[in-house]
Amino acid sequence: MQFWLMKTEPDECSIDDALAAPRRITPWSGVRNYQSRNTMRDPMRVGDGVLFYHSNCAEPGIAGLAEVASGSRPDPTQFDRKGGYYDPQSKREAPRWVLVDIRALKKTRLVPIAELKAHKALANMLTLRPGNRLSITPVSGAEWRYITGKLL
DNA sequence: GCCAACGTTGGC
DNA sequence: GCCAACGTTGGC
Repeated sequence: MQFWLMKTEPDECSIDDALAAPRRITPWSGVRNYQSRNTMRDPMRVGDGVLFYHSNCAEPGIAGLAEVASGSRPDPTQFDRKGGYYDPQSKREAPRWVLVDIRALKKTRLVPIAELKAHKALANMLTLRPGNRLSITPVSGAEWRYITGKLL
C-alpha cells in the first residue's frame, strides 16, 4: 500500500463536495501535468491512501482522507470541446490524459501548510518543497503515519 | 494581486 | 536538442 497527497481547489471540489458525491466517489479529472498523470497511470493502486489537500485558497492544507477507488482510465474532459479541460491535441484512439476515481473517507480538521512545515518529521515531504507544483505527490509511510497519527 | 518557480512550447 | 519566452501554479 502506498500513499499520496492530492491537491484540489476547494472552489472546484472540496472535501465536502467529495463526501457528498454519489458513493463518495470523485473522478479525478483535469490533471494536465505529465508527471502527475504518470503517477495515476503507473504506480497508483486501488486502496492506496490519499491525503485530500485544499490548494490555492484562503486556508491551504490537508482537509480530509480518501482512497484510490479505481485504476486509471481516459479522462473524458480532454474531449469536451466546451469544457475548460479540452485538449485539442488528444485523440480518442490515443488519449493523452487519464484519471482515477477517488473515494472520500472523512473530513478532518484542516492542517495548514504552515503547520506541516513546522514538523521536522515532514521536512522531506515533496509537496512542501519550494516551488513544487505537482498536484499529486507521493507520501512516505512514515509521513503518512505521522500525519494521520499525530496531526489529524 | 504579487511574484517566484517551474513546466511547456516553439523557433532555430 | 537547446533555450528563451510564455503560461500556470499556488503560497503569501
